[in-house]
Amino acid sequence: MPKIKFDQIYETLKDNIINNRYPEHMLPREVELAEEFHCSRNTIHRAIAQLNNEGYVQSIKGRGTVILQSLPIQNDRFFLNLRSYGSIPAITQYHKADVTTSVMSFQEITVDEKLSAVTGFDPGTEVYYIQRLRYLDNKPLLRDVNYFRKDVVTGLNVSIAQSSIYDYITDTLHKKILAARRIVRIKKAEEKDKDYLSLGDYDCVGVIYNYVYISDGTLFEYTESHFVPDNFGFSEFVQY
Amino acid sequence: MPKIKFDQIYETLKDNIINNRYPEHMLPREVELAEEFHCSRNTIHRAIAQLNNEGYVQSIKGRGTVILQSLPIQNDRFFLNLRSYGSIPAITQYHKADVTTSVMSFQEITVDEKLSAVTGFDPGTEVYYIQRLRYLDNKPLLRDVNYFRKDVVTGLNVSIAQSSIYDYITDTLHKKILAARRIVRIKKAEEKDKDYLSLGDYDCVGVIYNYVYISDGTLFEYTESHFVPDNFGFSEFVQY
DNA sequence: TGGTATTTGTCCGTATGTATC
DNA sequence: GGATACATACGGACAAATACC
Repeated sequence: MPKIKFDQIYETLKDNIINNRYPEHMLPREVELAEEFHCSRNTIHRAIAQLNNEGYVQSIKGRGTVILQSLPIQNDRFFLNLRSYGSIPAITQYHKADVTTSVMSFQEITVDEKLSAVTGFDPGTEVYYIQRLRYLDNKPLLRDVNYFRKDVVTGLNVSIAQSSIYDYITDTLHKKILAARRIVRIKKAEEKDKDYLSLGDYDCVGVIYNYVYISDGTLFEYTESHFVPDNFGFSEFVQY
Repeated sequence: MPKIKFDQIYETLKDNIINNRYPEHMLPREVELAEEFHCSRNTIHRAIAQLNNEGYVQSIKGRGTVILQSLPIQNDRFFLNLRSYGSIPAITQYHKADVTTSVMSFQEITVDEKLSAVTGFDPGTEVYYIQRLRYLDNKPLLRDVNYFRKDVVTGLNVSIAQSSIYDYITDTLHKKILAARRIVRIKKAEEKDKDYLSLGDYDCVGVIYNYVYISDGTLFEYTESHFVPDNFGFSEFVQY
């Protein structure tokens, strides 16, 4: 697995930062690093840009690159970065836990004006409308409401919905997912949330709205994932 | 205000995309754009990388750069991108609304072990501990709990806390804010949330945890901003 | 206050690698 | 396999912000 050069350098620098190998809380100059890693300054610059994006350092013109103090870690829940969390299975894999799925409803419907305004699909589009419950170690974690374009995710059925729709799309249909936009909001729990999620004494749920693009740039999935407030947090890094 | 080249190109391309001037839903090739804008392919590549980051397009090796279908807009609340929202005043300015602040409590305390685990300040650090209520057009919007290092934000007082602490830091103390990390969670409303925010029949609040860095890379502020669920949403873009 | 060295930011031109069709 | 188009990398140049004398 020959990694890309700037990515190797990025990893090395990150490791050095985490293990406190720069006691001055500054990275060496870019020209110095370029010599050390036997590459151009340009490449070093890209690696450091990555460290900037992820909040490890902050570069300042004329001064150098400052290493940022690390934060207290909060491990009592899933801390997602919306930009990089990938899929639910990926999360659970990371946390060494098992996820199971039960399909509560599976229908084929046509998008009307009202649904169009919510999902972004044009009115008249044929979609699969699926409701599922995702369990983590046998405890309810998410209530998913999915809408998939029928002309993209052709041949979807309950059995596939029970295992992994994404595996079906990529491995069987050989289609590629391009990108997604996610929005998080807090909402009053619906009846179904109360019925199926273990809300305890919460009367709210978190909702992740997921808009997903297939390789030609068309929207093919709209999903709402309702979750118990306790289970998730969302983190981001900002530069001034 | 002479903008930098790749940023100008980025803006132009974004405008073209939004106004649907590429009917094939593809950007022109990078070499073509380089000719059109009289610059190197390198610069075009950077501008397009920016469009990728913000979710307007997705570049695919060997194929080109796909324009992504736009999403339905949701305008009933503040839709924040955690990475770019800046400060509360900045939000309100954008929404053409007035923000006022009332200081509920102003103390000087020393960080103990327990508070250290929450804030990231070392035990023994002297901090200002401030509770404030932020109103938008005279309706309660946020309940802020701030901790500022005394040795960084020297000479803070109630009067400053009532106007703008950030103006004080930058304009009076001439210090620069480097970066911040933000985490969003949902929590059960505390008594003070119920007392001061207009929660209606919600029993939950959203909380933004804010860790802020000053120019030498040290953490100098920890803030919790409690908000009414209705008021906010958080959006992010993801690439595969 | 002003000038100079330092350091990152931006950009160019070119070359090579690699995925797609 | 060949053509196309984006991805990565190099080395050099100048701009702009900062620090220091």
